[in-house]
Amino acid sequence: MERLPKKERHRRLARLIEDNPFITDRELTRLLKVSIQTIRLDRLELGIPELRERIKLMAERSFDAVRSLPLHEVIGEIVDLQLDRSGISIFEIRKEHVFSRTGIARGHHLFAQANSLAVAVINDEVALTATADIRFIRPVRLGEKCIAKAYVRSSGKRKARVEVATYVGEEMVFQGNFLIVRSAGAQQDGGGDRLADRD
Amino acid sequence: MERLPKKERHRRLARLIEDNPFITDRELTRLLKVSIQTIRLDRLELGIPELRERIKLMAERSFDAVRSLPLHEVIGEIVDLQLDRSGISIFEIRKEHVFSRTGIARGHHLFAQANSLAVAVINDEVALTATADIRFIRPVRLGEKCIAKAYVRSSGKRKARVEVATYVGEEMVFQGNFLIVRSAGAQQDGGGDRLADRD
DNA sequence: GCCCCTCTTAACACCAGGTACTAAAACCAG
DNA sequence: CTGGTTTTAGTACCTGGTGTTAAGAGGGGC
Repeated sequence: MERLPKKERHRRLARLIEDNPFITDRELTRLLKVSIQTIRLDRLELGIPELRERIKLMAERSFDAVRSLPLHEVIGEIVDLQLDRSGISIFEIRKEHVFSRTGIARGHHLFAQANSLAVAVINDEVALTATADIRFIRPVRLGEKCIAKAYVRSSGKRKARVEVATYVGEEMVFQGNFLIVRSAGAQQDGGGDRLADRD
Repeated sequence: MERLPKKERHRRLARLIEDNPFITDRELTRLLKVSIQTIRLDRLELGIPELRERIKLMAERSFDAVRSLPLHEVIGEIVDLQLDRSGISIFEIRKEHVFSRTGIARGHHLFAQANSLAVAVINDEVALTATADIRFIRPVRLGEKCIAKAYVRSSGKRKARVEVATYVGEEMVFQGNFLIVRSAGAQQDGGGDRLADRD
């Protein structure tokens, strides 16, 4: 068995761990034909954490993902609601809502809060978002409290235009115009709705 | 410190571990005021594996589910990506994405898929959504597979216009135009971004 | 009272999969 | 041959457990 140059071994090591993060150093010695100390020095040089740390990192990532996914029913806490007129909801940005790298909230959470509120403010059993026009005005960071205010600007029989502005303190961070449709049959917000702009 | 009945302690133990699987037996002793041996007997009775096994299980589950998407902070599975040109992602509507009453997907999930893809397709370390113009064309139902296709329509130094259309089969269900901004300093999609329409 | 029983705590040996450190051997180049 | 890197070996120690044995604590039954 000939020895590999160190660089090549590093490449292989990184590759092996990448596509099987559950491999132990001892198993790696068999595959790379070097001592366990060499494997460990290599990991050290490459900045690859030990098995348990690797596993833990994966688990934590998936835990966060599962936590943040639910995006269920109404996003944000509705603190005031005058049907067909206006509404206010509060949503606090937690760690499951931000990009871990930058601490900045992911856009769809702000959208979700605004969308949920726009739908809630319409006084109908079944209300669906048809179109939305949104602007992310400035990034929102971990820990900030987003206060979304919705006003119904025009309200027809089937369509309603709702304007939502989201603030952190005095500062507007998000703004959107939603076209909401009432009782278009059997659907409700979300997936969109029957009308969009063809009805 | 009064002792809890065993059954109650078991309930609490299970609960504690469920909503923080990363807790050690030693930490549990502090919370439940019993010895570490008792904690371990309890876990044995309840069939709750040790910390490392719990973590490993989570990691394995997520590894299977996630291994195809290296882009972890993306909603939907990216199956094709040509940076600065186009991208495709697939997202299956599960029960956690729909209104339980109607089985229709909530809008922000479709938005999240499209937004994630629009950001991913931009070849820049930090890309942020500035504005979006979206239409929900028809409701999407439980079990449907949404295929989002993104095309970069124009790509300047700082801004790029990305068009995303989402299909179920042949049918278009969602369409959006995103204005994405590159490297606006230290931020990233999500919360919106510096520019919106004032930069 | 005493015996029995469950529950709880203690103590000790052992394990995997490492880290951290020291030291010796192997290899290679100038 | 000598100096530097690279590799291997060995030891002590760590965490978060398992597995086992044993001893108390706190009843209830009769």
